[in-house]
Amino acid sequence: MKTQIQQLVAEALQRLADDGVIPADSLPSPTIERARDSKHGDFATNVAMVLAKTARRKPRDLAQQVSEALPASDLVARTEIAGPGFINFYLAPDAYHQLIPEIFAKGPEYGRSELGKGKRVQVEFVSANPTGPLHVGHGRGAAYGSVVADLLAAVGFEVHREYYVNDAGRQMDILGTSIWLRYLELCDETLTFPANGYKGDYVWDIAASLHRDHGEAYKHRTEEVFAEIPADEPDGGDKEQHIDALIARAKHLLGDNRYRFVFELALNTILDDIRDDLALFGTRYDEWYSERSLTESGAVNKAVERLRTAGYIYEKEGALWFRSTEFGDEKDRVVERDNGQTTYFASDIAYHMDKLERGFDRVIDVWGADHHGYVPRVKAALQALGDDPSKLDVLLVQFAILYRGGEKVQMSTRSGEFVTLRELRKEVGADAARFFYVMRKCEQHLDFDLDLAKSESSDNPVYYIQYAHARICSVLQQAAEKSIDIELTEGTQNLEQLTESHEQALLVSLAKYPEVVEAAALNEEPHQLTHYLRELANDFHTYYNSHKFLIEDAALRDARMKLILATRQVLRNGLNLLGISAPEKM
RNA sequence: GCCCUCGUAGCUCAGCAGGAUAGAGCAAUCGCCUCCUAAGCGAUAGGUCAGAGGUUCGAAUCCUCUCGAGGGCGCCA
Repeated sequence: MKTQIQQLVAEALQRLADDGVIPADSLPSPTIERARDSKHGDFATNVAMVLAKTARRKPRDLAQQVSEALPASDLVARTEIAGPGFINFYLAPDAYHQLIPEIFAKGPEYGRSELGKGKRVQVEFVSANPTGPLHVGHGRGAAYGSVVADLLAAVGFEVHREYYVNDAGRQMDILGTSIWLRYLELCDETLTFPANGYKGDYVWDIAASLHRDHGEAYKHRTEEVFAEIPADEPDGGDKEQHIDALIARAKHLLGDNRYRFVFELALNTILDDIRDDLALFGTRYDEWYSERSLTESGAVNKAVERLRTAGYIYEKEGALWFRSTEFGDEKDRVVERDNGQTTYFASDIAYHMDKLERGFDRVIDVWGADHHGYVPRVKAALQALGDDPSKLDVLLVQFAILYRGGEKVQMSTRSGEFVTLRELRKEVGADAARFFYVMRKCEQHLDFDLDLAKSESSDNPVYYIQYAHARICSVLQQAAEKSIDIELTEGTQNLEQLTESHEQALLVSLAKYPEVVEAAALNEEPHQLTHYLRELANDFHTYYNSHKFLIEDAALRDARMKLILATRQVLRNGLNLLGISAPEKM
């Protein structure tokens, strides 16, 4: 609808330009907006005000000329000049009636478009280190990332969903070593667990399965393990040195094969848990991309070499540095440490280089807000490699703070006491969790009220929307029980019966849906859709309360049934995009 | 210190590639079930859009500064 109006105005402007009324060289593509107030019609444009200056005319006079130059259309009933020079469009009733058969014809496709023209977009999200279960902070990234991906797919992009698995590096070694030490404790060894080790229950669980399946095959005596290891932090030492020495000792005592086995057991167990968790959360991926594969294929070294060839690598204090300050970063960054190991950053350069080499037109990273300092250096690397950094968009998701009974829920990874996504899902359900996660802009701090998410009342927006859907289903159910004929008539037949203001409001809301999907997708703002669905549900509930649908008058009943069935379709489509169920009964 | 995000009704937030009288939901007060699910609907009340300048026909929206809140700044990942 909106694009049709836009087309009309563009044609009018072209005519005026041909007549020399306005300069032809700077024709703007007219902006059309939904009128906020129904007194101002359905749509409005401000082109007259925008052009007034260059055309050297009064806005209202220009508006008059534009509206006279508008081509005839059966979409528009009339136009009006208002305020400082707005042109308001009043749509013909039939324009809205056409919508109903359109929604029925398109069904689940209503609201989808070809805007993206099949351009390839990669969305990488969550990508949490597989060192433990996902917690509620990752949940927001999961919900947000998957909805953004689905929205982009809905408007015609070809979307590739990816999880970057940090299956290499020191954190994973710390995890493997933590599990081994717990295993030793299960073998009745007495030891002091390192301050920097992973302390969660899941570490015990993995250690227990190792102990159960392999007995004491991995056992070494405590004295042997801790001999000449530098002191841990509580004993006045350095916890980093302590844990690094323990990792080296584990590798030495276990040997390559046995160490590798413990490491893989840890990685696979946790990764399986994460996969399972995300699947149950309604989040799916096209690819799980291994960081280790980058190192093993030589891609990391290749990336560093390319940077070196381009002249952006130098050596200082035994390490290799990338001159990221050349591209606006605040300091240069190490890509290879003095011990010869490449840094995580080096992997990430290789990873992003690989993303662009795979031919994506656009790459979107959904990261936690704590990574924001990281954005300039990745962009700097892409630029240094001769890639286009504007192809990369990093969307930073702020943390979610949980509240229960008005109190902040404390989370602490260090002590191993955190609220996992799994627990959250069990407590409030996947539907409510997903909805709450995306109902705020991603850069907005999110207060997640657990009590509200669980409450079965109108306070809870999830249930409010789902209830609208269930109510419509219930009307159908009632009709069947009372043997009322609800075979819908063809096309726009009887729709002229819809004269009530509530019906008009509902029609307008249904017409807005494709515009909302488009805006939500292009701005990466799923919350626009949640707000819209709440309004749509509100329009329906209001209508439901003031009018009956299963009435004697067959023509009016037919029209109303068409309207609410179209509403049900749009509710379904919207909920589906959010990954939320549309229950038939509540 | 530098950087990022935020500041809109008592609370949680929409609105921000400038547009017409700043909107919802909670909470408060008052109403609506012999009637398709009251997990619903209606009404009343609630505002110096943190503050001060600037840009312009027009600013909650863009720019600058001030104040306030939160977060980030490792040869960690």
